[in-house]
Amino acid sequence: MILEALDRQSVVPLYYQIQQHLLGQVRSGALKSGQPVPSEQAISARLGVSRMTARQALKSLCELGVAYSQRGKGTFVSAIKLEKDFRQVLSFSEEMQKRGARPRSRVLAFEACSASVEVAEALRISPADRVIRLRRIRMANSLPLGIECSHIPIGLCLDLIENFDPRTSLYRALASRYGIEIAITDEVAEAGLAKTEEARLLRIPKGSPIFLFTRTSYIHSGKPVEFVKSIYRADRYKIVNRLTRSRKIASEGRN
Amino acid sequence: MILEALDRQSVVPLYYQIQQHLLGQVRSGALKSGQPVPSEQAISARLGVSRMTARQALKSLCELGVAYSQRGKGTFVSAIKLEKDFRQVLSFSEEMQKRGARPRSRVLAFEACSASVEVAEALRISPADRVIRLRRIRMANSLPLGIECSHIPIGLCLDLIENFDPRTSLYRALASRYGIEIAITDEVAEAGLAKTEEARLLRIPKGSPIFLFTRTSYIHSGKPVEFVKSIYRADRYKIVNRLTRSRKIASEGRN
DNA sequence: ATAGGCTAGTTGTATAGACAAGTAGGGGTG
DNA sequence: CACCCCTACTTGTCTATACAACTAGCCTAT
Repeated sequence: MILEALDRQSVVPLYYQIQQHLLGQVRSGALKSGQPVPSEQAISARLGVSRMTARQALKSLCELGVAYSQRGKGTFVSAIKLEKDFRQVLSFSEEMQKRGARPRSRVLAFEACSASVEVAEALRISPADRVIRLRRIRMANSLPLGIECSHIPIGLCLDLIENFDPRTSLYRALASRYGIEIAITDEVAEAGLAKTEEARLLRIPKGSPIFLFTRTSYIHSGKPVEFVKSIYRADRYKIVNRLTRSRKIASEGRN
Repeated sequence: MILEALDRQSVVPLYYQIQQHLLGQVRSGALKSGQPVPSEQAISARLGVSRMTARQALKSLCELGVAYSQRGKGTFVSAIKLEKDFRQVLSFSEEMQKRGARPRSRVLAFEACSASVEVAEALRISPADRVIRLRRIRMANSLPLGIECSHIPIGLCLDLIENFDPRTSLYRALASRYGIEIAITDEVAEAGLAKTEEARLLRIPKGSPIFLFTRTSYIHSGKPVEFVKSIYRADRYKIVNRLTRSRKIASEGRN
């Protein structure tokens, strides 16, 4: 473990500097799977921080899934590859960029209309209220991947229709123009077959397998801000997910 | 907020008692969405614990997704319904019980065989190594839901074939007999069409939409212990998932 | 040889206090 | 009325310390 990694003048918290430093060692291979991470005491002594600060750094590493702690034994590097990217909400643009593909969209509809019952229920508004509806074909490297249809309560972004270029990133516009930061997305995925119109737009035979997604996105307080229904080609899309089996459910406090 | 909720003699940690108490208030409706949870100071003063202990209780609430904190403002009850059940690894038996259905299985194969390349790679063993293979039809209330095919390195459970009743819960047997506690599952889901044999076993027309799952499960240290390929009827199964958009990725330490 | 105890090292829980940084509201000044 | 400052309250970070609970290894006594 290299010393002198800390900048005590920085606005970056100490525990976070330590976490990033350890993360770098894991990524570079200096710390390999199964090996012990420096103990709380060791970090505390060598970097001149309190044990609680060292502890916070290790805990944040564990929350990333990079390490795991065992009482009485120590903290060890987890053997599992991916650190994150799971369960991260990513916009279509972000997801494609991460995979190295060139994202593009063809706009099918961009309009204000009244909410259907399904949309109103998900967004917790009245069916009389109006929403902005944006229907797009999503493409990666000019190949059609899916069809997405977003709905946003019009009250949240009154001038979106005038000022937003629907071929660009909706999430980015919501964040920068209206301060709407999406925190959580609930998603339901189903499997189905492409209908005639969908097949034509996606350039696949009718009856080809597809994913059907129904997503609702919330800001931090839990207020719903976006409802999306989409269809994706099954031959070009898969769902990757990580599930954890939590230990402490409702039993006693034993680890 | 009710006082005297703490048992200082108990083995249950104080912060956990406080967390459970607040969780109860949220569930009972005494604390509603958007309302502020008692502040760290308030808990500290009223229950006679230190601020750090109160803080730990609130933080654990936030990790459950039940609440969220805003610096300078307070901690508030999140408006989102489900607290957990997302991203929890559940065995088939557990999942069916939770939904109130009666789980049953029909065993198609239960044998020791050598690992295929795909299986060996996922379990990080040699293709020469032997694995236990268990192929079952999964049923809920006597209706076929899917076909699952599990593979477990034989070294982990040498006498499984002799001592395990393959109609019961595999996870339970692994935990109780061999101390194998699954901590993480990585899952890939694809959409496809039922082939002839699959359609016959699931009693659906050939070409019906299905989910294809590929799951690898790991124990705490990251060692893979189970590899499963399965097929589920799309008309009786959907994937529910919650994604979060993390704020602190690699930027500075600002919240 | 085995059982038991002792010790050093680890994480888990808890306390008390300090300062920083952000929010909200009141009150005074212009 | 509008603006600014000040204050009170909140969460975020950090320190220093203490004891409990658990692990692993060593050593001793049986």
